[in-house]
Amino acid sequence: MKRAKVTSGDVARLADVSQSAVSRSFSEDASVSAVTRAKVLKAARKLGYRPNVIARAMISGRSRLIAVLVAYLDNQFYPIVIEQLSRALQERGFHVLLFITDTGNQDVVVQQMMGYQVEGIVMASASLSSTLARECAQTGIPVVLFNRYAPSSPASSVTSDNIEGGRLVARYLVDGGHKRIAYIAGSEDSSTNRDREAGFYRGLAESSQIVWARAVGNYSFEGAADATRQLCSSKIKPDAIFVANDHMAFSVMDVLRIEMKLHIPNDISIIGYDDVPEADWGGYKLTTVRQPSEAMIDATISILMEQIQQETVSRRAAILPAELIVRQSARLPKNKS
Amino acid sequence: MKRAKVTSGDVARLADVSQSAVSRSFSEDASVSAVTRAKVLKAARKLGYRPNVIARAMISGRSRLIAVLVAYLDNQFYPIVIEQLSRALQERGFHVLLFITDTGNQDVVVQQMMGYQVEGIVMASASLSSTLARECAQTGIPVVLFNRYAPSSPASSVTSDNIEGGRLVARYLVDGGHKRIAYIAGSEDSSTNRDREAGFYRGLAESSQIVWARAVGNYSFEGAADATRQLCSSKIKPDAIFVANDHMAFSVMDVLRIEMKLHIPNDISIIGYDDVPEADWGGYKLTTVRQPSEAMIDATISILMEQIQQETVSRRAAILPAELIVRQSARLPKNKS
DNA sequence: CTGAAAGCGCTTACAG
DNA sequence: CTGAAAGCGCTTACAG
Repeated sequence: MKRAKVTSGDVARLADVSQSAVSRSFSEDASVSAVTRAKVLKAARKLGYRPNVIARAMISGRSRLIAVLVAYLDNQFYPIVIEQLSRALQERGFHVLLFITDTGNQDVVVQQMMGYQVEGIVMASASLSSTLARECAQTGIPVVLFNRYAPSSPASSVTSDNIEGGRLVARYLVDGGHKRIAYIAGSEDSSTNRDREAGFYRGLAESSQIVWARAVGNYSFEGAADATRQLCSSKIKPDAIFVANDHMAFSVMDVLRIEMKLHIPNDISIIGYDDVPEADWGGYKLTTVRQPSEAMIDATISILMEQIQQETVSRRAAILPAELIVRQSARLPKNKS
Repeated sequence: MKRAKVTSGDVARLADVSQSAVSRSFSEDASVSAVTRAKVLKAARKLGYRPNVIARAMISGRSRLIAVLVAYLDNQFYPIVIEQLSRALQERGFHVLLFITDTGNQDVVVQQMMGYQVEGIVMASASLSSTLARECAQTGIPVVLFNRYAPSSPASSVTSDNIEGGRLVARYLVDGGHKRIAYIAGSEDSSTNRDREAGFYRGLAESSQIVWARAVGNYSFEGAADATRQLCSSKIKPDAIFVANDHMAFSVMDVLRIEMKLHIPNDISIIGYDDVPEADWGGYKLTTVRQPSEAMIDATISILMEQIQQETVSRRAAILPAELIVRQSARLPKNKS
């Protein structure tokens, strides 16, 4: 079948009113009489008319589009964020324009976003280059870096308290009597990794311990497996590993249990970060630090909405409290046993 | 900072050419001299100009937007589909407008999509009402139902061969010597469930067996747990369960192992459907039927692209082959042991 | 190759 | 409350 668009002009003709009247009838707070509106709505229904949002966007300069950029969705944390974010945005009359991209060509992607006249940008992966961030700011488009930040950038950010989260883990592990505590890092250039690691080391230092070993998993499943093999290659192995996120922690647990025939937590304790749904699954029961995704979404929405309304952009940084969720992958603190 | 839009007029002034020339310089196959284009591009860069896609969409009638609708993202199958679909679409110059909605208000959502002048719709959840599907067809917007279908609808569909998949499972379980084979259904009104179940029963019948017990999990984690408890409430339990998707199968395995202290696959075999990444995780090693997500995406893209290009919509139904992936949650067929 | 002009489908002052 | 008209930022015949 061929395309057959019906416009406000068609409706106006059928309802015998002006095109302006049709437009007004579809706007909440426009001055139209009930009679006119009824006539218009009836005609519109008959013709299957629906205002063209694209045209509205052009004239009003409000696309009601929010761009969301993610690098990959295999870490369940992100799908959940996208779902919650979309719902929240939809409730407010906005819609999500989704971009998937590995770090690298994000400059191109941000250009595309701006081409679509998006009213806001959420970067849930890969920090924005500062040049780009500045350009967005100049154009008046609020940008929020989700689960990451860049101090020198004009972009806002929303994170959990990764430093405190890392510290919590260190204390819990020390309290559990662990002596050879290792760390498996995520991507070393990510702010989440930097902060979790820094907080972790600080927590260890507070009990006069230092990290016993360290390997890099780059936030990938395979990277984490390799890191685990590396940490456990010699006779004497760590008795606890803090893994920079849950996604890697599952891989670590698999290698430990299947390849090394180790028992968790008796032989070795594992703690992750994020608290994705799988962390609560029976196959893992992972002790982890919960990122308050709902609070993070709320903060994101409020930064976006505020700056869109005010038509000004400024840098804001929201840091939400993280919480240790105790399950069964790490030995309990001594005083509890 | 305040918004400061730069338009093709601004660029034209700086480059000392007409506004048309600017427009042409940004179009692949327009007739502009190299000199003019160079002047324009230089001026554009200087001003930070980027063509307004919204305006282009309006004039050309091509928004380059594809709406994707999903109900929820907790079943990993969907995030992966969204990721692959987005990448494929981006490569072709299209972008994804994401809608999350539970069944119910999808009519409103589809209206919104059409308001955005999307060029195609992918429904990866909840079948479209036939009224709505017809309306889309009339407007010339191709709709593809992803991982579901509706025979009476003008919408296209892309699925795996769920009937054959179900049959495969039945044969494997029968060959494994199971005698009390149960089924945990997904949503009973979904085409995937209907087909998997029908194929499963057919497969059993081919070996003169019938399903020993059946419960409904509604494709949810909790629903599956309840269904499992129900199936295993009496002394004599099933010796195999085919679970309508992986997401539920993980929950089933958890209940079986933790609550019932059963050993998988020695005491009971479990087979799922989808082959999401978690199925290969050490904590589950789930034997399952793989849905060929890439082939399904390819089919979706080609249906969409073809119909967008031809500006006609017709109903197409792609059914891709499913494959049994043998891991460790089900006893191997007898002849192998 | 180039520019002037029409027009995509709306919203929104501006008069009445 | 209502209609005529301007204009959002582009693309695209139409002449030259």
